[in-house]
Amino acid sequence: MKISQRHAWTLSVEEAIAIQEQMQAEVITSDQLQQPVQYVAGVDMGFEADGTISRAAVAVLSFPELELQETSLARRPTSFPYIPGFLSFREIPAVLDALEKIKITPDLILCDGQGIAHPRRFGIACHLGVIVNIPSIGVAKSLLVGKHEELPDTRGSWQPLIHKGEIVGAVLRTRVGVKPVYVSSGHRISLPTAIDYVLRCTPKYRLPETTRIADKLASDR
DNA sequence: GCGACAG
DNA sequence: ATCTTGTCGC
Repeated sequence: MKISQRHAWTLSVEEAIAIQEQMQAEVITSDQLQQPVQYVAGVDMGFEADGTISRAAVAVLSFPELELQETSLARRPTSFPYIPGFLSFREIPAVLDALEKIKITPDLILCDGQGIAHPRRFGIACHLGVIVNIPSIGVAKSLLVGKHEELPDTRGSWQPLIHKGEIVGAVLRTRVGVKPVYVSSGHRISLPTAIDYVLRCTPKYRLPETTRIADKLASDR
């Protein structure tokens, strides 16, 4: 798919904050998905050589069957350090390289990380979603910001994630007996709809099939 | 100033 | 994220 660069990726933290604040105005948290959703993509990262090389993997699955349709891999030098709150500046460049090679344009992208459950409401799922203009969801394995009540140990149960008085996402139990995941809107999707898609992409394990397959690709050497 | 802190 | 042995449970 064709991707148009929105800004440079070699920048200071101050410049990164400015970009986040500016682009966050473009984030849409209401449902604007292509119906029916036929293809769902998962994105994940891996690193080599002490983190100096970034590897991005994309897996496109059919929906709701969740059968693998296409994959893509990209490697490039890592150009930004890991700083909580600025993950997208470290990971998106390689992800865009991988997405450019894909033929099937996904209707929805599940990202490994937060959506609007972020200090400035602009996590990696928002950043990627806005750049490619495709609905996206943030599915993180741990908390960045916010707090929540305890969760029943039942698949599908969830609790709102609250940050500074706002509901920024949900803590969702995708499987009994394991830690929950943190779901938040990335772009062009509401929280209730995001929760629904995450559950439908998580038939067996804690993480979505999309990210599990992308993770396997990014790790396979 | 003191903690917290996606991957 | 990555480095790593054994161990628990289906």
